[in-house]
Amino acid sequence: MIRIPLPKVFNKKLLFQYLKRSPNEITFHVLSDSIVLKLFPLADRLILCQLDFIGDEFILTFPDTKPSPEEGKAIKEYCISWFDLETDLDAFYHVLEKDPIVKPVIHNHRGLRMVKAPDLFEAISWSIIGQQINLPFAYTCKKALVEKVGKKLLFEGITYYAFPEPDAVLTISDETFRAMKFSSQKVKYIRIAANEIKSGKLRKSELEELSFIDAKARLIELKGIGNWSANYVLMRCLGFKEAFPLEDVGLHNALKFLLKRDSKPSLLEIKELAKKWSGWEAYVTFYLWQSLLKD
DNA sequence: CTCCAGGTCCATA
DNA sequence: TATGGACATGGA
Repeated sequence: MIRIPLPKVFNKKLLFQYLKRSPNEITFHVLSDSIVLKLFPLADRLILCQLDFIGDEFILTFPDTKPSPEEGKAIKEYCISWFDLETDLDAFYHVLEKDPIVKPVIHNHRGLRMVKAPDLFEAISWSIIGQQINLPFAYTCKKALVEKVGKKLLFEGITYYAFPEPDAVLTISDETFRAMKFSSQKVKYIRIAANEIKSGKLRKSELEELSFIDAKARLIELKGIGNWSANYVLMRCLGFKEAFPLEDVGLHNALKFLLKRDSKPSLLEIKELAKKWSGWEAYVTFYLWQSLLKD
């Protein structure tokens, strides 16, 4: 059992609202309003982990295989990153006090922490899958991919899946990808990313060492990764708070609503609005996404 | 049927 | 530097 303290500013209800946003999410299972199950593919074995959010901490237990101390440490670190537990949200709220447009959303979602995708290949793949299609369809595509080549564990009648390694994705044929509704462009892009990561040319640890500008430039070198995808990965995987997926249609729709417009604001206009969010663009974007969810 | 989805690349001017 | 079309499919 591993115990992880939760920060003072933390909203469990909003976290679970986000976690439950798609019935087709397959890389973790929401069991109740305070329990999540996730399968971790560690060096040479799979470990199923149950996360119980209780009071001011959450507790990791392992219903199937017990992790070694090193494995436990890796899982703990993953979870701290997954729920972004180390960010000082008060600093964020202080900066956003100055923006009357977005402030109501920030206020309504107090304690919401960004849900991240700590695995680099998963984050990049998801950004590619999500390009230019609606979110439900994107989840359907991801589910097909993970069920096809993801690692899995059967426990008490339920199959748990982990997002596949680059190697596994590279075994998928064109025909199989087509059957999973991936466009040929996306197949090409995902294979490029898989090869970069597999070969060691692209590493999360190296990207984390770079400045925001350099990390973004490195990601955009990959075919299929444009400004939106690069910023998406910078915010959801690498934790850059200034990352800003300007072209994001969810962001546009949320702003359209907040501004009470009948059409979406222009990119130029959004850039102007975002000047008030300096340093916290990623968090504002995440809160605006959340504001689009229905209860 | 048409338009839009958590975009990106490439050709053209 | 800016704009238009292709890409694939699903849902409103």
